[in-house]
Amino acid sequence: MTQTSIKIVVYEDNPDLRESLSVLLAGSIGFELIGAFVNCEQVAKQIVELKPDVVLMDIDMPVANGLKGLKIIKQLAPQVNVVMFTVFEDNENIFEAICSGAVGYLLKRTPPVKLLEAIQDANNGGAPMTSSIARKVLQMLPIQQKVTENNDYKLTERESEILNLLVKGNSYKMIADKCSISIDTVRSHIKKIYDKLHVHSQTEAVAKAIHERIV
Amino acid sequence: MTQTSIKIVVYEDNPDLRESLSVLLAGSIGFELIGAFVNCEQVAKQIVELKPDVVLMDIDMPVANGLKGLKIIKQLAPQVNVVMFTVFEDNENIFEAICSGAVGYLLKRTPPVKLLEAIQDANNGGAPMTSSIARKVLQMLPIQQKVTENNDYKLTERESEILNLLVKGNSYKMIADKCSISIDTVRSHIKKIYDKLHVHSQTEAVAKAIHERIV
DNA sequence: AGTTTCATCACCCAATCATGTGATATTACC
DNA sequence: GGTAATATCACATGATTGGGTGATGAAACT
Repeated sequence: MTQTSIKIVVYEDNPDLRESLSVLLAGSIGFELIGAFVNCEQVAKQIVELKPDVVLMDIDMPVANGLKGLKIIKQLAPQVNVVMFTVFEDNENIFEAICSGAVGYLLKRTPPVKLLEAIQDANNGGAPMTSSIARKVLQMLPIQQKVTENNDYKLTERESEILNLLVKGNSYKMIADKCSISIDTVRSHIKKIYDKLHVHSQTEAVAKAIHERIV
Repeated sequence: MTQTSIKIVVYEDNPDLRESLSVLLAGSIGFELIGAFVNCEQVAKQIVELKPDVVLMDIDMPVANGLKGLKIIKQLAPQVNVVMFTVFEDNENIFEAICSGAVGYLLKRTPPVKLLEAIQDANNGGAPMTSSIARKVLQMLPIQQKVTENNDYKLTERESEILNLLVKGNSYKMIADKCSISIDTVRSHIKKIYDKLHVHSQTEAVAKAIHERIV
């Protein structure tokens, strides 16, 4: 593979850490640090001008933090691979970062070698993250819960079917048609569904169904 | 940490690889191979009897493959950490494995040291996977689209507020109370919300609201 | 000063929904 | 053979919702 260096921009408010990263990247073949900034205030301009391949982004920074910066980058230049780089491993930030399009999530205690590896991974279309963060990401997958914490409302097959149709926005009449049963039967089923879910309206049933992945 | 060895069961049809794994695990402190089988035919019985901490599971096996085995394990003993172990990196299998509750996904070309590390991670509540697989997992996250395919229905503040209350199962009357406005005003807002979301019922609005964002 | 947007309220009418009560047929299980 | 669970249908009644039409005041912008 004849490839030019990976162009990297760093956002990090701690001067020492910023310096360490500069030294590390400068001393490593295949990596080129093309910018290092204390916060994301100028992120739009910087990204457009510098056109990095990978951005290493601290989260906790004064004035303009990393999540804000991430979002701006993803709007302006979605092809840039942004790797979050932080001391904290809290669900909220991970979730928001992932949702906003970060490809990786590393902790600051990551050893230098792994850090370089991660940058390479990110540049090659991977999503570097620690296994503990990966686990948190898996838990965000709605399908996961569908299988594990399965619905214990003990809906019958028919009831599940009808609840599904409800969630998709069908009226009683439409459901009756699609199931080839009378509207009164639909009513009867829905009454039982409400009983089992402990709700008293379509809206509640639908919200509950979606949130608890019954559907 | 004074911890006993991690108890491992391996499912792998290739005798050579199975042997290599046995040797590797036997020679590593903190790991104990308590079973190795050619396929998942007897998985239920084996898991119940052996009570492993971690299962290393090949996918492609004759007779009873790893995905089937995974599902059985997750039903019988959901606390067991199953790491898939395969040559292929195709989306379909990854997706199914993750959805079925696998915590890790490793390729057979993983070096032994990393393999041991991954088993430890899995045992400690992590989700070991290569960064390329992590990327594929991220792409499964529906929330991803939340930002990319930005859904700006341009609801006003009041409309968002009311939609939120709707999603939580409030009736028009309850919303009127909570917002201290007349029920007719609530109707008026909701009519506008339906217009903007292109829906014609609470149910549809709620489903759309939950699936696409806002709430 | 004129226009647009927003939040508010009112009235009407038809459609839909929530709830109750009760009936019948099928299947499965003891 | 009896019981329980399920799926089916019917009738009734009152509440809620969806859609239409229109009005008023306040704020924002031109």
